[in-house]
Amino acid sequence: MSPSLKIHWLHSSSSFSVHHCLNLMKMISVAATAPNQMATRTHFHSSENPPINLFENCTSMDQLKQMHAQTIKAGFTSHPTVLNKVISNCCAHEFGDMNYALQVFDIIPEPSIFIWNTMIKGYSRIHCPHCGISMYSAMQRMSVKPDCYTFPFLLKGFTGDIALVWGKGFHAHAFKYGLDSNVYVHNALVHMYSLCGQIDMARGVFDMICEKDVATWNAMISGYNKTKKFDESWKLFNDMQKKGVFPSSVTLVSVLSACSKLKDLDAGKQVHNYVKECLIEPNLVLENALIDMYVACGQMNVALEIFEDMKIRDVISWTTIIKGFCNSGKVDLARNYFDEMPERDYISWTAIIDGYVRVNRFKEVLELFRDMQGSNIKPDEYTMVSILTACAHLGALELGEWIKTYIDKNKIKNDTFVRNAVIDMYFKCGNVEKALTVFNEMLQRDKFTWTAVIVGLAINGHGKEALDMFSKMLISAIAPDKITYLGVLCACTHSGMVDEGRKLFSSMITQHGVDPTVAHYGCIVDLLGRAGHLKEAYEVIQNMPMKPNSVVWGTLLGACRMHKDAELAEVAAKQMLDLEPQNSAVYVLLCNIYAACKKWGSFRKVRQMMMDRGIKKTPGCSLIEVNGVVHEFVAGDGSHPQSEKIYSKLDEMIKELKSAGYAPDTSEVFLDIGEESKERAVYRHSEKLAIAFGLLSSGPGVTIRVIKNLRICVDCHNMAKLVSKVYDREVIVRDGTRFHHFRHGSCSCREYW
DNA sequence: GTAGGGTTAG
Repeated sequence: MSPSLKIHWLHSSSSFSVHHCLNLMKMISVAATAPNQMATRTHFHSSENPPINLFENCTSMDQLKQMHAQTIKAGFTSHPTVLNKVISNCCAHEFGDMNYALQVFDIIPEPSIFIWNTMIKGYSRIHCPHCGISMYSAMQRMSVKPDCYTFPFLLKGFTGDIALVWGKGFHAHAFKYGLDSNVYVHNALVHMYSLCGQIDMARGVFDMICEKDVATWNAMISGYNKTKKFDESWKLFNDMQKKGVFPSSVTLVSVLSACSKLKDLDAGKQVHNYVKECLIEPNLVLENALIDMYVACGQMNVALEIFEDMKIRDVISWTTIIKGFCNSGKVDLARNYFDEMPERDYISWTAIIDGYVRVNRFKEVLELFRDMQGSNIKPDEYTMVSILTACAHLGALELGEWIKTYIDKNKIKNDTFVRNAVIDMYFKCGNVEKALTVFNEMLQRDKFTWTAVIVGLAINGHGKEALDMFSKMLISAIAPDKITYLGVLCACTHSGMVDEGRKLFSSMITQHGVDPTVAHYGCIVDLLGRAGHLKEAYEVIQNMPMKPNSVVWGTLLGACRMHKDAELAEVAAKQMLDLEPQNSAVYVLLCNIYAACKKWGSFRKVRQMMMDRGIKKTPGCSLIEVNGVVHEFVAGDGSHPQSEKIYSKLDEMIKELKSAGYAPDTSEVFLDIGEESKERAVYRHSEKLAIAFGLLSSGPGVTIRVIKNLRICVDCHNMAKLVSKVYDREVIVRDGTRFHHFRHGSCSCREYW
């Protein structure tokens, strides 16, 4: 071994040094007292050869111990063949017990290389690489030379971390013992280097191998897949064919996986054709890989054809089809397959749950999660991210916190993705403090962590803190992206920081090389518009490098409503209707503006236009979570089981609030009806129903959290302020764009929304 | 008497 490659071996973790008599006695007594159904049928004499054939059909540790006991009784206590059989049974089988293997191993004075290899293989099988390494180290101390079986067995049990620390050392050892010309050892080294991401080292070994077999190529291709170098996988597949090496079905599966990740349909089809032309018998895994490739390339029909023709399908086949439908937004079709499949694992459940998340059907997400728990399938961290996302959208804080506890209790991997989702959930439920606690406890933060915090602070009205976070993010040398900048600009908008916003917008391109999208221009229009710089906002739209979309015009329209500029509003509305003639929000905003400016003639014209075009206003909808259940209200809703009680609570509330100075504000009522009817209409707004229900069903002092789909109206905003004062309750309303934290009669948005 | 390679999910 070269002197620069010294290996510092671990201390042996167990009892290699001593052959414990005690241990032996114990073991023998354990073996001898094991349930003994075989005793009457078999009887051995020490003069005969040991009955090693018996061990062939062993199916459990109990059986193995019985047989072991029989051999001891028959006087073969330290017969090498018997001990080998006992150990290899422990090491090779699913039921095998490595502790028992070690006990037996310990009584062998000079184990053969075969036994050492078997023990190492056993530790790799139970994913205990440190024990394998300890074995190897003990072997070294006893001056036993590894052979060409040792390294493949040992390296197979490695994880990426272990490979990174120990890999080069073992490579050096393989070299030292002259095993580096063995193809199995080579393949194991290629595998080991790609495992820890050292793909160049893997390639170095690969290139040095003279006698490559198909497994060598497979290991290298799979290494490129693991390190996400899918182009290289494809290249290597072509090289392989040029060299005349015949790919195995394993090669094709790996290459198909690369095509799938690259979304390269042409390449995928080539592989498919290869399968057909070379008459490769398509096995289950290969067919699954084909389905996955076609799904990834958006060829659902082809994928389905293969799926339908399959003789045997497994849970992966079904899940891949489900994922395919989910990706194309056809979640109901996906659900049909999900309901139909013979058995579901946690990945299938997560796939369908994620499908519902993607189409924003969050209540169904929670229902499915309950079903999943009902069927005793344990969720993993991926599932948790989907559920937390649903909680975030629904404002389901109680359930979100329950999930957080569930993750800890069930030892679900609490990785950065999960923590990011928890942070997002807390912010979107309006709990800024807890979101920041999770953030502060995180040791590893990625771009998404910082972005979640910046956006979260911004929508909760902490604009300055959001910008402070942004500075800290830059100090931590994490590069902001487009989404981060949306959060940053949003922070400026919601806190009225016009100058900062302008500066940050220009630094975006000059300092961080992020090209603004139409959404960023929308933010700037929002920033200027809300602050009353309507003309400047309009100029930005006229000069932006891309075609303004309906959102940008809508933003300007909203600013016009806020500052009562009917003239510019008409310009914006016209543009918006050209782009989206069916968008009800335009008509509603325009009506609001005309009403605010008391232009009743124009108001009626727009109303008529809506009727003629059959446009209906998006109904306002509010959610509130009580005891882990999300309750949904629309304006004038009478469908809630406690509807009667809720309305009488609302009446009582309005009476009490009126005596505290509440005066209904109907200026935003869209309907062309009398004042009294308008008042009745605002009293029945969904957020008022939700707040009344919240007061009704929670104890004093409990925070009321409401999620509203549209922007909160000025009357509900007034009322919520008074509720927070009169009932001494914190009320948090998340509307379409931001949070309103109502405390002691005032709102965090400072009337700026 | 012992060996190597693969598919599904943010």
